[in-house]
Amino acid sequence: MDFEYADALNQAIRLLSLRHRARAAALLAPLGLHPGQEALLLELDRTGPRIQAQLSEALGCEPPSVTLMTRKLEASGHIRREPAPSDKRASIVELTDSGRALADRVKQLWHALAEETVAGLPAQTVTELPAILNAMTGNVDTRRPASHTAAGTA
Amino acid sequence: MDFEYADALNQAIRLLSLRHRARAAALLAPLGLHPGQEALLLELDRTGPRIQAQLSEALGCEPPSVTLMTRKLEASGHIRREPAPSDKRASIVELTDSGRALADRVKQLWHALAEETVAGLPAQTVTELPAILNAMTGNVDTRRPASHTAAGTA
DNA sequence: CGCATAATGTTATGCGCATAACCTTTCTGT
DNA sequence: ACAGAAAGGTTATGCGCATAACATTATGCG
Repeated sequence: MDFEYADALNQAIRLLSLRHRARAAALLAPLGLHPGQEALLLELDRTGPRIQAQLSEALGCEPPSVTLMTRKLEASGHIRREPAPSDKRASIVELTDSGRALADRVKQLWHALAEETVAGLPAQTVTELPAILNAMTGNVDTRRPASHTAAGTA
Repeated sequence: MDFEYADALNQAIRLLSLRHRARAAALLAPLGLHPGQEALLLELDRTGPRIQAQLSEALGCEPPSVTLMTRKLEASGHIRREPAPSDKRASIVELTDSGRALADRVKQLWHALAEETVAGLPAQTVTELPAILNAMTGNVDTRRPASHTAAGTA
């Protein structure tokens, strides 16, 4: 691998991050959401009530980030936090009715965003994309250190 | 396309962004750099002195971000800013000797990061990856609205 | 020319995410 | 049973990135 390729790849990942996030921000803004918050809503919608540690794990961000996100979503009435009965340290986070309605709207936007993102790509590429991206994520994941099925050279 | 795929794709992009950036941060930290700054150094290394507007364009971030990045890299002695002779508004940014040396070290890290990222992926996938990622970036790019070769449905 | 408009850059402010330090509660090992 | 370690959560702080508002300089058109 030459440097030119390496640079192109890293740059491409960086730019995709910026643009995809910016596009998501534009789509979410009318709902009063900032990018990142949608992931929390979708996670709660998928799995039901979770404690913050589980959210931190699922969203792939650190506990302090979850604290702030939940606080803001609670302030806007989309989620509710109540103390866990069996563990006085933990707090259970769940969607409110407003939050559930919002999650539905987010799902539509998310669908549109995904289609927009892969527009014009070959069908097979589109099919394989999530696995490819997840493999790359696993390769550079410092939280779950190296748990890929097909380990490489480097 | 069903929602499950859309969610998987968006989530995969989001997670790859977080992890790739985190890994980059870990690699750059010993050099005293934060992620994002390396892009500026590499751009200057590639193309020579640029004014900030050009950097903003090349890095894909907004002018205020460039202002802060250049200020910090100037404070650490890696770049130099001098007024443009032909345009009193613009300031020309260029690498110092220290900056050039740092850029060389960044290049090595960048190479290692790219190899680490695509480890275990099929060779053909690796070859096509940059183009795929760039196509997706173009699809969601709100700055350069829709300039892809193979236009899609959406 | 002179004036409206565009371009360059800066400051102020806000959000997401990170780490570090801290408190409280739970678990574990002896 | 109790001390130490581990886990859950919060606060404080810092960086990258964004937008909005602004000052300065260039430019294009009458």
